[in-house]
Amino acid sequence: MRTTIRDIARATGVSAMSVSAVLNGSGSNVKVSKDKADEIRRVALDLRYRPNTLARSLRNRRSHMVAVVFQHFDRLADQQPYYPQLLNGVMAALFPAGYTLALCPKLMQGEDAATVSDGRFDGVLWCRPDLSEEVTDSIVNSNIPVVMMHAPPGLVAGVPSFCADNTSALRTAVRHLCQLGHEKIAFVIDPINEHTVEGIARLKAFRAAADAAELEGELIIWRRRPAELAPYARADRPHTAFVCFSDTVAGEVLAACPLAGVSVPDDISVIGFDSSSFCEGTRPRLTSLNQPVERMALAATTHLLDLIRDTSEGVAPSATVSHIYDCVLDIRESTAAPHA
Amino acid sequence: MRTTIRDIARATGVSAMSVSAVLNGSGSNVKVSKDKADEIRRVALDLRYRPNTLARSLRNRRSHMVAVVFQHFDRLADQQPYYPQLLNGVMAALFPAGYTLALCPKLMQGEDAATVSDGRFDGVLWCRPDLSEEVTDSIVNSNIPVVMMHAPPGLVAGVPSFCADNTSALRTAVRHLCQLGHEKIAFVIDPINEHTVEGIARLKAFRAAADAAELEGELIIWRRRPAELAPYARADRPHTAFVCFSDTVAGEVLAACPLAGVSVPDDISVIGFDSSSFCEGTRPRLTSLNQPVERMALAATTHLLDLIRDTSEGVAPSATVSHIYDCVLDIRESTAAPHA
DNA sequence: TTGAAAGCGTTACCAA
DNA sequence: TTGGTAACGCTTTCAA
Repeated sequence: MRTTIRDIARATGVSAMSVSAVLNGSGSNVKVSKDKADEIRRVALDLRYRPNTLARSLRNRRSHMVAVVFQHFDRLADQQPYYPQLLNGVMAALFPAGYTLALCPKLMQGEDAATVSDGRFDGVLWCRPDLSEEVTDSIVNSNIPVVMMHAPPGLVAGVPSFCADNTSALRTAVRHLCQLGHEKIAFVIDPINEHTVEGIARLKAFRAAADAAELEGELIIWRRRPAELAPYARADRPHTAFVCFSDTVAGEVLAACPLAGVSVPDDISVIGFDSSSFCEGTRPRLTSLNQPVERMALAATTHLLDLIRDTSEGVAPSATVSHIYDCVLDIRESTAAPHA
Repeated sequence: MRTTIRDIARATGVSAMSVSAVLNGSGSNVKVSKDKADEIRRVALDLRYRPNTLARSLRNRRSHMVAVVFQHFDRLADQQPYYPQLLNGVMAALFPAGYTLALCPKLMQGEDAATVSDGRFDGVLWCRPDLSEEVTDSIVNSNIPVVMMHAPPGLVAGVPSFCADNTSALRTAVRHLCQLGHEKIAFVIDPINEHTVEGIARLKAFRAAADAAELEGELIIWRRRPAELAPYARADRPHTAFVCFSDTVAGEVLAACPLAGVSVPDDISVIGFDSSSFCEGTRPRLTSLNQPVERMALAATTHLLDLIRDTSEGVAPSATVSHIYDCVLDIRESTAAPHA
């Protein structure tokens, strides 16, 4: 059987609360004499007493746990620096504060977003871009602070979001291609991200940027079939440049090109999104929009901890403020002037 | 205020336990009439009732949480597939079983390994190779199942370990170099891993393998100073091949070589450990010992869940069994016959 | 079929 | 300086 605070109380002939005050007591106004205190500590050590964090959390209404929720939990693909970067930022904020990071399957896979308020978490960092009506509902009605990443600011009322400035990012990318002399460009996205808020936002931003540059912006849904790239090997190719939703998509396209007889950047130019270290390892090295994922995650998590502290101290919640991050274009070798 | 089971009881005019039986009841032998049950469910929905998982865990002595502990939590370097692979394996076992994964700073950074038995976790997967006396003590005396990765089997009594067969792995590496004609070889390790059980085990295995091949096996502590590599550019270089503790160390060496005027594999051959996808991205591509990290993590975590189930069902713990994984050598471009 | 009561292990409040 | 009592929200046992 586990040793409890009462076992120690019995063994030392004092009350449970004296034990609590000595062993775990923080701001308790209870004073225990030095002698008794030492005796209590000695017995606790003897009996290998360990405070039960669960009981304490229940009592204090503070679990010191934060859940992080992202999509595709089932595959932190080792070629995708996104997740390690995200987790690095999160841990850098959480750990010094003594907070434990939780990855909960009910939140990651299911649709059961109401789990956010099941009492286990002091706060939640929501990084899933596939926001359904039901999910936003659960988040708005949760009884704990929630901070989002990647969601367009204001999408969920009262919930701060930390996200990239997609509009300016895609304008930068399109402008770069325009300056190189491209006229036929396309936005490439996978079937899953196509329906996420982030996917929709970037496509919209791409179209706006293409319009502004007076180019026709097409949409390509990338289904991982190299054959789809075959037309780009010919001289009358439908587009001469791809702006991809992510480095991952860009990487897949890059890998498929040789199979379809397409050469980058001679036949087509390719731009990724994230500018992760992955871009240095591809051949050719991938030009990409630099989204500072780690910095964003660190800031978002820090903000979440602030909100948690505020609510526990009864501080009135200040106005919801979102943070939008600029993305510069890291130009590498996958973009060049189009062939005549 | 949160809605509790009692609020619903009051609103529907039944007792708390009927509500519990209807909403969360699993194997309860309590029967509630259809009418009341429907009424209870309706009110629960109305009041946005969410069962408090913390309270339930405390009562049931089951938290459905497993902690994973590894070193260097503070840097899941994005060029190191080890952590993503590990986490993939862990999640693949945990999530279908409805288990939440926890990363706890007290376990990851500190020396406070007694935290394993603080009641929050049903089990712990211990992947930190820096095992002190105190840590093994806390693990042996914990009141929950613990499974280790990377620890030599039998090191901690009663705790199963899932680890690579370092002896045979390093024999394979040394044999490969021997066949290429190398005579002067060294084991390269960083100052941190030098003192971990895994570091010690691999060095020992390297020495044994070198002895068996009648080569002199040296030790090099890699402090990330390219200057240290300068001697290897000359004809009278002290060694002609490095076997590295990890892909990470090998990658750093590979990156430093050009700075010291050393060419791989012309001047020296380099072998890594893990054979992660990282090896495909280096120039030259890195020859490496393939440790199936993800498979190991999946198996270890599955075993941990089995142990948890056993203890909850009062099944007598069967004999502790460890699993040792073979590592094949993936030969790429960083090894070749030594220059005359 | 239903309810009352007793915990799980902790801490806060009030009285001594 | 101390101890008793009552929660936190849930589930299980026993009795009606």
